[in-house]
Amino acid sequence: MRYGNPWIRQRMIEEGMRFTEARRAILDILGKSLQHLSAEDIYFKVRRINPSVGFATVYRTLDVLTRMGIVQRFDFGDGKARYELIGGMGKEEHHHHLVCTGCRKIIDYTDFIDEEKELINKTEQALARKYGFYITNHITPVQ
Amino acid sequence: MRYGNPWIRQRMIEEGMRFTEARRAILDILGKSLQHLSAEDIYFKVRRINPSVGFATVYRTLDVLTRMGIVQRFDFGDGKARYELIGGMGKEEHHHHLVCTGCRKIIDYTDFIDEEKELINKTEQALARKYGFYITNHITPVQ
DNA sequence: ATAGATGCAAAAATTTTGCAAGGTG
DNA sequence: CACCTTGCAAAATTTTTGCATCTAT
Repeated sequence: MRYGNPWIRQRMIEEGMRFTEARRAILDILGKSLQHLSAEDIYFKVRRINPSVGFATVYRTLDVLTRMGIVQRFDFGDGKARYELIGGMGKEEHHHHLVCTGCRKIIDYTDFIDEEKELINKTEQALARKYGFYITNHITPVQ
Repeated sequence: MRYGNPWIRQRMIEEGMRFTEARRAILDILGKSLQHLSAEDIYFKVRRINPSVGFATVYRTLDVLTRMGIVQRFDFGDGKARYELIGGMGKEEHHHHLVCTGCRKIIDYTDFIDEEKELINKTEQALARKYGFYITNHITPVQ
């Protein structure tokens, strides 16, 4: 069940990028993960697949994927960023994070998600009109 | 209009802490600021008031104030944390941030805030019941 | 007087960058 | 084969820490 996602591969190639082994491995890892992984987490996981991959490649790949809108980067306030495949984790595409300030445990939740989506949509439209922003994403960690 | 806020001072003393010059100066700065300041921003501003204050004190003070629930820490995704006095800036207590991914400009907004507050309250109550979390804060930057 | 706070500089931790070498389309 | 990507190590950034000294209560 590798993430050799042909759609992502195609998009990268169309944009003049290369779908390398390192990138495929990182997408695999993100696709299979049930957690919100830090760059370090991903680095150690990739190394089990391909021990020659370096830290810089992990960061550069995450940056590329984030810019492409395939990966979402989060800051939960502990000094290191976490990454998550958008629409990944076999869950609903839209969810939030509940972060325990004591133990840093993170719970994804989707309670009242429909009501929220409706409100968010209304808000985003209003903001786009009012401030000229095109909304690409939003985050609501509770911390 | 210094922020020698007697209420905060009293709370600190009650909790066995000291309301030092550095802490008062940092509260002043946060209280007067219309922006979301980084530790570095605050450091340079404090230095204009009291040139002997060091970086470590700024970080330690922000940490204390954050733990006390007086200051809110944000990560907007550019690698450095920003700090904001809760209920400060002469604005409504509850607001959100619109962050431009291009230029990093931040706009505070409160559109649909009443509807949102209602939904948030309902959600928080449900989450608290369901997961046993006591909700202390939430953040919704659009990034 | 005394526990808490500070300043300084060093250390830690995370992320970025330069460049020669390698791999992909 | 051209050009994007990688690995490595060094550098840059932000934040934390140790410890002697200072200071608010």
